Amino acid sequence: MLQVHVLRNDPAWVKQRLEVKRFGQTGLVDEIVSLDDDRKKAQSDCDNLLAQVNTLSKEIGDMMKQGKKPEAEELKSKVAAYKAEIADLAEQLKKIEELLKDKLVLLPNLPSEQVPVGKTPEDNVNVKESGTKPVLYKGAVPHWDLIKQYDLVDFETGAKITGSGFPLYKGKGAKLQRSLIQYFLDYNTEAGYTEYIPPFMVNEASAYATGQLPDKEGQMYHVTEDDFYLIPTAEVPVTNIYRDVILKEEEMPVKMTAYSPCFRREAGSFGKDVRGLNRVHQFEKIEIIQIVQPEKSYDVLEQMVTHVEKLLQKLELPYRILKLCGGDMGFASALTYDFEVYSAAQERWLEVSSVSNFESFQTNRLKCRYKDANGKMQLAHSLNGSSLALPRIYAALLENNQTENGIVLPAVLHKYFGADKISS
RNA sequence: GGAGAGAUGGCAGAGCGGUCGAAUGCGGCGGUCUUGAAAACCGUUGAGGUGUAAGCCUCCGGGGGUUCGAAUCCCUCUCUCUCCGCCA
Repeated sequence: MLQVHVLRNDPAWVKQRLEVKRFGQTGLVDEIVSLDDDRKKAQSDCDNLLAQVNTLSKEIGDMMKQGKKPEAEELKSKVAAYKAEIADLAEQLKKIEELLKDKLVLLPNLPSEQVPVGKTPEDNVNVKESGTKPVLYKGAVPHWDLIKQYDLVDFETGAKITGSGFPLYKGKGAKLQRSLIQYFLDYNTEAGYTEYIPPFMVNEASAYATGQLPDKEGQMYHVTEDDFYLIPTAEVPVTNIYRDVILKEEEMPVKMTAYSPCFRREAGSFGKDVRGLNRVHQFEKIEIIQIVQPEKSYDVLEQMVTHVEKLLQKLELPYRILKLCGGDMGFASALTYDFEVYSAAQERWLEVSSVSNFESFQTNRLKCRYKDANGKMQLAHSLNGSSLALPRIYAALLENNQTENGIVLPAVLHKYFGADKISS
């Protein structure tokens, strides 16, 4: 959520930024500023009346002590009149505040100045492309066929147990998955990230604080009986560790990593996009999150990008890094880099990580602050990224490394998997 | 699931319905002393809103109520702890 004072300071600039993000309702900016004016007015009227009531109450107290009952009674009726007025104003104020918040929540984060202008994924800027696309042997097939051939994932039984999009990993397929999780976590913790295993369901306050609510209500599975949401990413529970927390500067940067399953309803889409592991309702992901001082957040973003990039290099996968254009960025992000790996049999790029700087958009809702060197309270900046999402990595590893005699795994996985390849 | 206790400032922990934004201790910051440090002593130290400022207002788990006046009384919700039961 944006801070109102940002809109007040320079509404024209805010509107211009919102347009970069392809946000249509720039009129909201003026609405919000004007509502905030109303809020201030109502607030100060209310405060003034309260101040009078407070003084009178004290006087009444004094009078009672001195035994001046009649005078006290007179003041009491005066107070009663004020209180009626206050009740009125307070109700108005409450309505204004609610309306203000309802509107404010609709505004996406403002894109940083670096964000390329554009509206579709085609407008994203290819920052870097690296690694060589493998030349596959003649009989090479997409991962969904390899999965069958080596008996790694059983989609049909997963569908029987739950529904489509809930894969059942099996045997070596399950072990490969576990190896990847283990490796990613080790890689992240070695870089100084503290490992967490968070709750996989969150309450409404948490979902709201990281911006899943109200924006993406329909994307999450909702356990209505207890009013919990299944997490769509570990970002939600882990970032919420710092909800309502005041950090000391020496505690920063906060660096956290967590493995979790991710549950997404993902309405729509079909066909090649959802074939095999390309898009599923439950998948596994390892997330990295940092909470840092505002002036450092863009350097940290670059660090995180490099961190993920090295991981892809270790996995020996061809990848590219995209700087997302305004129209393709997420609601809460100020700048996002997407990572895609090339999956050779499908001959397409698959998104495997998204690294974003949210600046103070999340921390404003989280109320995650710190005291700066001057002792001033400030919102911290939050960032996160996947390191990494598993299914598509899994798919690309299978496809790119297939040979007539099995799937050859990258060296870093050998000790985790207990073998250097998957054979039938 | 049953019974009881509790929720107060960064932490610990007081708080007859008005003098409480809140004692005290620890911690933090500043100072005295010291070659330096420790100890000791003195001072200072919550957040938010509004305002140029002085000030004013709000906040003692959340919500509601009683009262001229609530951290303090009542109702309710949530959470935590202890005991019992059940259980991976």
